[in-house]
Amino acid sequence: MTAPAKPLRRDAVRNREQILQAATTAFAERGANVDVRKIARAAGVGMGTLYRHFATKDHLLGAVIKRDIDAWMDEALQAAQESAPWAGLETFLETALARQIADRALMDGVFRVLASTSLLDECRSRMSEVVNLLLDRAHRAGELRPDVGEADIALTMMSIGKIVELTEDARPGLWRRQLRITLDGLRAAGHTPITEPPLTIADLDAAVCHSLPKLENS
Amino acid sequence: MTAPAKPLRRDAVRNREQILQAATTAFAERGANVDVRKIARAAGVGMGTLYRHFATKDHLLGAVIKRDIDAWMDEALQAAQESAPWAGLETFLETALARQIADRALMDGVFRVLASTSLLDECRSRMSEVVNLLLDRAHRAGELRPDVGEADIALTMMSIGKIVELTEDARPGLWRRQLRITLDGLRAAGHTPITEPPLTIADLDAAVCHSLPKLENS
DNA sequence: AGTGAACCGGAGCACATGCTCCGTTAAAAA
DNA sequence: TTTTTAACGGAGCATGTGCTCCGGTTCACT
Repeated sequence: MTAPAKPLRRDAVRNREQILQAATTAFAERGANVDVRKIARAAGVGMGTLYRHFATKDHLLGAVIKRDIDAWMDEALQAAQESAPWAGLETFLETALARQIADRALMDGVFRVLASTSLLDECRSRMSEVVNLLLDRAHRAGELRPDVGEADIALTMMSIGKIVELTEDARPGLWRRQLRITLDGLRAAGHTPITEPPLTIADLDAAVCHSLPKLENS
Repeated sequence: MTAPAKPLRRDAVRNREQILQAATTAFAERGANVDVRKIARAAGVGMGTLYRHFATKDHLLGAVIKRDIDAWMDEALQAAQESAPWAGLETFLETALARQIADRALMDGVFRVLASTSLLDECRSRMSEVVNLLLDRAHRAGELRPDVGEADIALTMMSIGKIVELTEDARPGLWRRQLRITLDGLRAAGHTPITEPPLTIADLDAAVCHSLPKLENS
């Protein structure tokens, strides 16, 4: 889009990359609540430099998260195509949550991606694509209850993500218990119908957006 | 315990109650993150007064939460005895989460109760009592999968509580979809065994305690 | 090399928020 | 009524944190 803006000076390019690098590490280790100063220091850069490259902490987070999600989706799409319908869904959720452990800011970031239609649309549609592929196959195989959609998968990731956040440090892997239970709940066999109306991803965006700070352009 | 300490002055008694009242309202409406100043102002009291009665914001939260949980447990125990095994469990979870809507600080408070062995032991054991009663009955009726325990119910409340937090303002009741799915996952019929080791409530205390600020005496 | 624009760094601002200090007030005992 | 002292209130401290400002520096073009 904004390709022919202007070539950056060499030091600017280098610094931008160092900031991104440091931010990636910092967000992964400490979550989205790291002090911006820590990131700047780790990048060997001043606050001014950081804020010239990224208008806002959230913009920086967005940039980092975008990379992460891209990598995640590449991996997920490939895994999805290589596995059976139900196993694919299981693996997807498991991978998503395992990633949350390695990168404490990921789920926060994903929430913001979902909450923001203005940024990272591309990521969002890739995620939708992968999730819907998995859902379609599981539905067609008759293994997934018919009354769940994309938004329910997102909600599942969010809710179990909370358990990861709370217990992972002291009881690694505890979240897997909850995941097993939830996966059984997602099975078609013996499910009881959901009476509450379903939700599109766009609706979920709007809903989550309501309670989360918004993220804007790069 | 500390009953015959010393009779409080009349204005002190009145102020203490006013603080508790204001705090209850404030925590319910805004969650545990309200500014202490707001509470003091709403109580018509100075900061000094507030902090003489409650050594810490968390002590105040603890006092408020204790009342809430007591009332909740009274209600839950009665409801449990009046309903069928499975319905009782369903109702319990539904009530717990509905309460979280009316009182935004409740789940935060519950987490801290769980995380703190030093305060509110009484509440904790009452909760355990009620939850175990529900689980026992549902297990005996063969409706609840045998590999879940008290701690899994706590985790369920925590995880779906996250959805309440995120979506309730914009999409009231959306959390019920996730609850339905999870409840189906808790059913004995057609469950797949959980391979991850189970957890006692004490273990969960320790785990959650790890990631949450601790709460101390009265 | 010389010059100007682009870029850098970090002190400092603005704001939020938990908590304390201490001069003042008023309840209750004498 | 006087005196004692528990209780009061709110300005202010300490800390954390997102972000800005501006004097100095460095790159890149001539």
